[in-house]
Amino acid sequence: MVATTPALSPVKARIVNAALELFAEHGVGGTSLQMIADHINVTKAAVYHQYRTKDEIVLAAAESELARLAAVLDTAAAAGSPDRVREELLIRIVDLAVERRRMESTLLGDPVIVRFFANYQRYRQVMRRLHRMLMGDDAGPRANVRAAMLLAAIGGAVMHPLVSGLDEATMRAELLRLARRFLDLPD
Amino acid sequence: MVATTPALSPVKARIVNAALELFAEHGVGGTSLQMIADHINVTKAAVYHQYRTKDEIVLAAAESELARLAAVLDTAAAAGSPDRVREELLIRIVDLAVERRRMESTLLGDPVIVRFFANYQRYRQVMRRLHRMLMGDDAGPRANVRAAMLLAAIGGAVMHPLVSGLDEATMRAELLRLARRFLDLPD
DNA sequence: GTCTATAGACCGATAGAC
DNA sequence: GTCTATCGGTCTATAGAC
Repeated sequence: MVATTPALSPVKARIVNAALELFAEHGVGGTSLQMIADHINVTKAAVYHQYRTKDEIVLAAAESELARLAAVLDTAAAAGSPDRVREELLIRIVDLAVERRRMESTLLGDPVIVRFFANYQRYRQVMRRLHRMLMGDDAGPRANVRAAMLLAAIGGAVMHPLVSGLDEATMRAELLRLARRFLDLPD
Repeated sequence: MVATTPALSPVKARIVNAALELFAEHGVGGTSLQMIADHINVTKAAVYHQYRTKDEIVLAAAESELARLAAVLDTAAAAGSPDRVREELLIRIVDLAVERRRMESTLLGDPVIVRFFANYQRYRQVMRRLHRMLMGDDAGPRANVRAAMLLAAIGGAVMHPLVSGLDEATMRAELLRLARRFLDLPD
């Protein structure tokens, strides 16, 4: 178990969840505090009482999604052998991507957040752990490219126009099947 | 050859290129007309003389990147047999992704643009053609997921923090190698 | 914890001179 | 084709009452 983000108060959680929904629809830069306030039927001032700047809300929203990923790692890590851990991890990452669709992808695709996370301790910590669970001791730049491709493939495919009409079950099954193949695992 | 976008005047091209650079850095919603104007040392009014709204600039920028992809398809299509076409296509898509990095990915990751492109004729046309060249006659939802994953993997991996320090040559080679494996092609 | 009201900057967009 | 000047509106953020 690694250090965890403290749970949000109910009021803050409402703000962060509203922010995530709006980010997914309008992008981070296209979402204003007024929109967030309207979405939960309070005034801007009430939002500012919880978070002092918009940046703090963006950070809290990004951390909230990061915490979901960290929780997935924790659960998978308890699966036993490295092989079973990796299998469990793939299943749960696919589930997370399908469930959260645009929220994960939009946040982690936003250039401002990408740049911020690149030097953000907690993010790097989670990514290192994820990388180790996926790739074992296969380190080095080539393993990094492979891990980046796999994560981008799962996260990005779910919001690709090519699959916009697809039912969730097929999506899940196919993502999982191809992810396994990508890692040279048996079907 | 399919219908092409008419070439931009030099002035419009300057605006669109500035917009693309700024979108990659600040996101679409985080980029203002003032920023675009400043970036090419003119006033907002001069920009408005070329494009009547910000949306028109966003569209022109997205179409510009789409045109690059279409040009890649045209070049690859001339390679001969379906196998050689696919090989050429992979090489050039990887090159495009590495060269354009955040421009492609940010634009195609923006939720507003994703939603717009999903019903945009030219985009669907290019994607259909790309899909056919990649997957041959392998149609259906499962092939769609595979194509979406491959495109997302290539486009998304290049801007992933995991590979932020990596040199371009290794990046290109490894992306290409893994893309081939993903399609069951020989190394 | 939520409100009303407001400050000051910046937004997209337009008018009209050169 | 670019400029200055300006419009009305929205933005982030704050002050102060309840």
